[in-house]
Amino acid sequence: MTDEAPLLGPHIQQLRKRRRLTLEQLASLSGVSRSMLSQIERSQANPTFATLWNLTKALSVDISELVGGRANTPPAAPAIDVVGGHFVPEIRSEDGLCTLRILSPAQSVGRTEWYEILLEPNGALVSAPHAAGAMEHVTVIEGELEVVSGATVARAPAHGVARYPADVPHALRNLSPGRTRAFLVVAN
Amino acid sequence: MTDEAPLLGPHIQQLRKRRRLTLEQLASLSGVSRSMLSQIERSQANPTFATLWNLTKALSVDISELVGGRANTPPAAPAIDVVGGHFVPEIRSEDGLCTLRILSPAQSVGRTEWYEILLEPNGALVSAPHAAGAMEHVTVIEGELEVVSGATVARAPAHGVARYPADVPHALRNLSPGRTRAFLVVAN
DNA sequence: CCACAAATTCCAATATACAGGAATATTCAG
DNA sequence: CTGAATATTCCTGTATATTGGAATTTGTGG
Repeated sequence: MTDEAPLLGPHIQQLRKRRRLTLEQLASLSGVSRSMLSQIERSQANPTFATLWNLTKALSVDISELVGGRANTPPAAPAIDVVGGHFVPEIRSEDGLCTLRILSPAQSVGRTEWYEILLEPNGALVSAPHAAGAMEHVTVIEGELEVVSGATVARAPAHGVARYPADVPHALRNLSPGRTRAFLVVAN
Repeated sequence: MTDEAPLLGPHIQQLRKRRRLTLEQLASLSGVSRSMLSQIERSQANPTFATLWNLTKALSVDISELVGGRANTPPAAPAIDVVGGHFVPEIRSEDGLCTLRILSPAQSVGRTEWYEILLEPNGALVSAPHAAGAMEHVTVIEGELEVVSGATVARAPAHGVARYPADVPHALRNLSPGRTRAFLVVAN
């Protein structure tokens, strides 16, 4: 088996710098020496699994993500793409009590997506299970929500955040006498 | 960081036997010695990443599956995690004109993260470049924003969405005479 | 049961992972 | 610009990952 293992070093260094950590700080967090970290980042050493594991914990990254080595997706033109409020795509429920404004770009479909949800009194957003492992994170901008995930029910207050598995039947219901507005992130 | 790395040995042996391979055969397929394989399976050695990589290739298994990150039954508790508004972590600028509320969970650090931004009049959020390819998506809940990305400047109106590269110096400034409130998604 | 082949583990030598101190490079403030 | 502080790399010694041959264990057929 002559398949070359992917280079971890550059990615580890990127993660470290993004978190504004020095080698010393990461060494302290991970229990791996500064020297070793430096060698790993420059691909001058081949870390053992235990060392790698400690690094993933300290950097809060999955080992598969580390191995996957984010491809440097070249960004498009350095432009700012602005969409006015009335051009943001909306989905409205048949009873008109629930409006979904799609905030994430088209290319986000199937990955992390985000929406603004507007629920009139008695309005609800009821969803079938998403893919295995999917999680939803809802932030209440105004009003109050009842959150249903599988057989579990909870209340999310104004300005609060709720996180729940979305790979089971789930729903958001307006508990407020007025309109409830929330920000929903769907992470797959 | 004293978190024990998961035991790989028993799982590797299970995979080998399931494929009806002897240590000799797997050694031949993977380029790892019989002795080493034996030691790894009995958790008597801590393999380097390169060795582990060769093993995953020979056994046709993802490293994450081997680690057992997701292969096992997911956490059974389909709990809804609710955080009240006053428990959401906040970062405030020194001048007090900008507040960042961290909405995404801790494990999202380094991946897609999301925040609520509160800018008082004349308040601004100024950021150094993130990793290559990083994009930001801001949705204006109320007020109005000036968006700066590199040398490009644009206005994001109320209820509008702006998307821009965040791998260059970038900033958000409040253009409203009152408070501006927005959601920011940082996608890496 | 025994004999033999196959499979696994033990053993010792070599290469390298790894740590911590020292040297060097980089950054920052005046 | 300079000097000091900080961050990273170099260096060396120790521990262990790794190999291939030898010894031991296991499995199978007669």
